[in-house]
Amino acid sequence: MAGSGENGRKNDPKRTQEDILLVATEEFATHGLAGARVDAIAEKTRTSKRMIYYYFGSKEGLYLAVLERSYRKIRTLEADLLLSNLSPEAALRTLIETTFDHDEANPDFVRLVSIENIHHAAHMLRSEAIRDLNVSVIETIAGVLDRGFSQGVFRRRADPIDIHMMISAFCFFRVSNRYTFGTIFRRDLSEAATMGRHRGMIADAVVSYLKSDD
Amino acid sequence: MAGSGENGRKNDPKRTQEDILLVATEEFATHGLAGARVDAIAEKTRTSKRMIYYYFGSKEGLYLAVLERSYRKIRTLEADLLLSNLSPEAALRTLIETTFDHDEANPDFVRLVSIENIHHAAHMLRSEAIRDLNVSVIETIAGVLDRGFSQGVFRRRADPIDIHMMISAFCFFRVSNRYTFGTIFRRDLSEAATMGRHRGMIADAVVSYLKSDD
DNA sequence: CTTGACTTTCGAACTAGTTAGTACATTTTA
DNA sequence: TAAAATGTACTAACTAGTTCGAAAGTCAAG
Repeated sequence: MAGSGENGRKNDPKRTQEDILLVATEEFATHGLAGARVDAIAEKTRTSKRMIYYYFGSKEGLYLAVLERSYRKIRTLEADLLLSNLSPEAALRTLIETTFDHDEANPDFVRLVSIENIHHAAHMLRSEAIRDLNVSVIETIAGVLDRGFSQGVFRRRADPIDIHMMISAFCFFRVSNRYTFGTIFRRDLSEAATMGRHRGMIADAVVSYLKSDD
Repeated sequence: MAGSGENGRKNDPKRTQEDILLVATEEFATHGLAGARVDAIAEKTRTSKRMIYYYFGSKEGLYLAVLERSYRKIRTLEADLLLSNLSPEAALRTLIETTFDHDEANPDFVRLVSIENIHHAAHMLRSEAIRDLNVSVIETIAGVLDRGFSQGVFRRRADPIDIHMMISAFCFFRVSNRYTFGTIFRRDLSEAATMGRHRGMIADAVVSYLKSDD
């Protein structure tokens, strides 16, 4: 019958695995770990369930691979932002906007993290790859804060991890809680105007917090 | 009707339902909608699975009842805070601290909301009870902002829903992302010292944001 | 180019355990 | 008596993971 034409099969293990991971990412992000169906993932793949178990061993193994891949992707994108030649305030704003844009562009990642939290980060704990991560962000923030403080732009001595949390919280929440928040307040958080306002808002808030002292 | 203190006979529908809801809340919060097991809930109850279906019809029905109950509980606790005789700044700080304490004290609620977001708030949409909620908070915030602005304490004209989101984001994130954040940064967000610092931090951030204008 | 060991892929039926939901009988209450 | 509440045992469907048996691609050495 149909479409796939000849059975011109090529062995491309990398592509097969990537294909599975891509489909699985969406499935897990949409349905959660328990809610996702291996059969459903297999069907949407260009390969079969057999292959999923061939490469990933189990549903949990697949989930963990999905999680690791998502984090690895960030680490790559979280490029060295060349903040050192910017003023402390400009550097901070750039950093914040980058976080904002990242979360906005990667709702699947945000949801995977939410799911992982529901499971008490149990899988993340087992993955060494993920644990030693994000440390670089903290060092970057620490540097910017120090610079700002010694220049007298920032009057408040703040903990870099706290600042990172404040930024993450805002950016993450907008995406993770988009649906309940949108339902209750009848406001579409993914709308361009709202998004732009929020993007500036979190930056203004953090900056004014660091500049103030009371 | 009446007294709960009676020599309760075996039939006590209210208590049975409440018992089921209590157990189910924890189970759903811990395992998610798909991950929760009706049999597991039944076992932890002083009644049986039969009763779950008798009162709630289905697993989803039970989940929805749990969700509604959680929201109703907040509305009750979210008492009129008597903010009108406080200065705008003090009123805002009180409001923020109340939100902070609420989320901190109700991790199950926070997780249910997270779960509901994973499901695109589909159940919440079907529940009229939940939708027309939280409007009062916005009105409260709007009042405080207006007062502060006209008194010249707040120099920035901000949208009350945006401000509510900023507060919610911070308070919610600390609880919802406690595990992944804690794992990555090796920091226990439920520790007393950290908690106290964050409690003041979000208040300072919002206040300084409203006082600034650049 | 050929050979042969090894890896990758296909597929589809099968199973063993689980799980949401039910039938039916029984007890309690009004 | 009727209606509401409860207990026990069941089932029909689902689902993660397997089994068996291939066939086709890859790669290095001869």
